[in-house]
Amino acid sequence: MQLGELEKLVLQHFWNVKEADAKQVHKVLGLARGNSLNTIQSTLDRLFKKELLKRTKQGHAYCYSARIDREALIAQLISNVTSDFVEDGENSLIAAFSSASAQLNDEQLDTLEKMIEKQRQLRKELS
Amino acid sequence: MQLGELEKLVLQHFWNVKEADAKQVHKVLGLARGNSLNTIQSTLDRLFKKELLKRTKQGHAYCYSARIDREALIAQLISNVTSDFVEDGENSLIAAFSSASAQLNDEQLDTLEKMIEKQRQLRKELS
DNA sequence: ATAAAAACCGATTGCCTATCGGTTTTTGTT
DNA sequence: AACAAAAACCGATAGGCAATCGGTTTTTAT
Repeated sequence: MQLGELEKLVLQHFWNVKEADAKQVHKVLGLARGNSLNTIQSTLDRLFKKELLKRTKQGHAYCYSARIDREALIAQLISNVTSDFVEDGENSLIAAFSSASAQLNDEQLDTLEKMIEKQRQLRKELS
Repeated sequence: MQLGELEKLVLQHFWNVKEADAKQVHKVLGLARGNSLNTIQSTLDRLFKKELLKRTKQGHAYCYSARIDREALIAQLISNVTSDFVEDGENSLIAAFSSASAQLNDEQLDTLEKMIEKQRQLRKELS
């Protein structure tokens, strides 16, 4: 799944604002870029069809919000882009991690390990 | 950087065969897919321009070979696809790891941690 | 019932991969 | 040097997708 420039901007917007309709997005993002309201609408619709945004009829207009958070999107993008280079059945996220870890230096490996610990800690607190 | 289907096949081919010219690639990949030699040549050229293959004049024809290995390509693809969602200055590979690790379950976190250890071990042996 | 607002549809542009045909360049051989 | 074969190179076409809007239809509130 390919994401265009405007689509990425819109997505990031929804990680900030929780929800908004086309007009509001247009006001914040579209005007600055010189986009018409229609352009924003198309983009919202495309993102909806890609299942990256959800929407509900709020009286008159659709009210959009993020369907997945930043972390999940990044994970999905990684899976998409690497899956063709990964054995069938293998979790492509794990496989990608494995492959890419070869590119990290010792210090970065440390960082990564700490993040894993942090992640574990986070879960312990939540459970 | 976008990779097409044929480009991916060709790339993977060069992780098997070390080097080959257009004719050889065509024999192995092109004929099975019904591609002309020209199509293979274009694809090789595109991959060369993307700096994913290198080539040297071998007498008459170009002899192509992989410029980066699978691990490096995967790392690069991850960086490309995630960089727009990562703070400036942050290593996008590390940041992507960090983000995506939220999607892993406990068992997968273990796996990942073991891979880091393996990676460290590998380096110790090499030094 | 009607006017304004929003959604929806369809068309255009631009970029990129895939795909080749045809032309030019290179090279090895007489 | 001349030539034929091989390979590179160039340009064109098709197909897919994001971006971009204008215009039409649908919805809604008064």
